[in-house]
Amino acid sequence: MLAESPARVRFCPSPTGVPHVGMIRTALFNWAYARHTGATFVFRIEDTDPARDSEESYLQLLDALRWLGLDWDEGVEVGGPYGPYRQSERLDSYALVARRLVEEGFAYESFSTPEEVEARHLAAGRPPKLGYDGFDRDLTPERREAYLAEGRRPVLRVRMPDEDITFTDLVRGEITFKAGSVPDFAITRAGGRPLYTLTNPVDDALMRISHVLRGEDLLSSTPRQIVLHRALIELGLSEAAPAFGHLPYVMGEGNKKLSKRDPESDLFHHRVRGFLPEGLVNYLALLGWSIAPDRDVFSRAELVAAFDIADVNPNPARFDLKKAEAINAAQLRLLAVDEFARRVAPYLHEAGLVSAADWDSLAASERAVLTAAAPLVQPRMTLLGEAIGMLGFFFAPDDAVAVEPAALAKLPVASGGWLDAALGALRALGADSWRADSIHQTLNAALVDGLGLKPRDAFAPLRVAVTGRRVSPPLFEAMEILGRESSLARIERLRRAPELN
RNA sequence: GGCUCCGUCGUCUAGUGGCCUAGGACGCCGCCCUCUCAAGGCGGUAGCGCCGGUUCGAAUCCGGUCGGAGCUACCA
Repeated sequence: MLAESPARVRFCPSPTGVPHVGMIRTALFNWAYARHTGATFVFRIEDTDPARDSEESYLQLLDALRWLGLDWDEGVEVGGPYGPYRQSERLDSYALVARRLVEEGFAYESFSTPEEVEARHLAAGRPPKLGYDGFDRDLTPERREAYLAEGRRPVLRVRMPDEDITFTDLVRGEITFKAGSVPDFAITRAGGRPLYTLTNPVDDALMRISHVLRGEDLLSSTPRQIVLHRALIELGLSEAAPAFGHLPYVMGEGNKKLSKRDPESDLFHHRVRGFLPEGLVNYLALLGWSIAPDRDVFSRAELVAAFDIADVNPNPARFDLKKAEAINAAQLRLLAVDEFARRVAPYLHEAGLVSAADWDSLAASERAVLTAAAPLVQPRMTLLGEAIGMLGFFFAPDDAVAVEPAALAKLPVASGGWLDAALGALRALGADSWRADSIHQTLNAALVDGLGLKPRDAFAPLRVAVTGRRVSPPLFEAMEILGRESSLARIERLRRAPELN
């Protein structure tokens, strides 16, 4: 009986383009699996295509995982016993493995061009798109010399056995690929540069990866990798092939995979709008998995405690922004109010409303306003970015509060008189009585009781005056936070507006 | 075309033969609360793709069918 070796999983993206939510969901499930089972989480970078890989993209990957709190035990930046963890730094290993594979007959040189393969299919009366036909499997030394003399440079191909290949997928159960349905596949380019088909399984073997959890798009490459793993075991380079589990697609609009062109696929797009890492992690976890029959808001810790790869649902899941936002809103409300205030600061700073993004660098007065206003807006926000519109009026000078034209236009003609009445009553209220409850009472007495107005009518012009908007945090509390002088100045300002005269 | 995967409300899902006249959530609609908007409370809307079979009994098992998706590169 083999000794039980520790489980190891990995996340191994190629650094091409901005982090995609589907890719991040894969990272999340690997991480959750590792944290739940105690497995080691390895972060490897598959940068074997210089034409597409970029350092910027690599940095974004690090940023994305760190932002979401998906920490890794081994890999880029942190190192580990199986490094280096960037494939561009492991080229020697692949060359060595490729040579051994050829020496032992698991792989062979192939000189055929795609055009020649297709021509042979046609000549034999087969459909042209069958893939490589195995023509070079048993080349004579003379033929090989002749090709080389022509200047042709071979790719290396793995010899696929003529037998069914079966494995038990961790999320889908037993899957069998029929014998003959997978052609001999290339593992290097002409000239020897290794391809993903070689580097991915070789590194999984060399890094002792025990469980490969990846997207469904790689399901059909599994039989090739299993064959390669068997060869690596024969070569003494690997102890066992990993178990595979294929996670469902993340779909976009219509019935297609969420594409890179779709703005919703861009992880950072969501961050800019004000998604919480907690919200995104929570929502992404729901794409193909559920924590309980009657729950869908949960913490990272609860995810880790409950996650089981066997519970993952194999159907493709659609990325639903509305639902994602609802989950984010719920997570937003779960934040302690002071934490919420801290999270909001960078967004206000980005919009030029406050002096710093970092809470401790904020002016004391800014912190005071935010502290007071946070509980007012926390339950009425979905995304942190909404704080800009929700709180902006607190930080604008009294004579520069942006008034929504639509809000102004909606006010009844009689609003001017109501403002006069409000002003009269409010001026009588001393600064030491300037509290939300007394402001409310005073205004009620003057407008609702005094003028017989309906509350919603009475307070609309005041809301526009003070906040500039039709929708705002609660009016009286806002006036208290803003203070007597600012509140009165803003009401007087709106009173002078041409629209009300 | 070939190979492979998938098929429960519009969407994400629960459901592993009786607890299902199918549960939750998002969305949508209505009501309540209310200074606006939210939040919150209450209620409503809507689904097992289809056809056979197994069984006393099927969303659950089997076969077929239809539909959708992915792969079929010297990209990853």
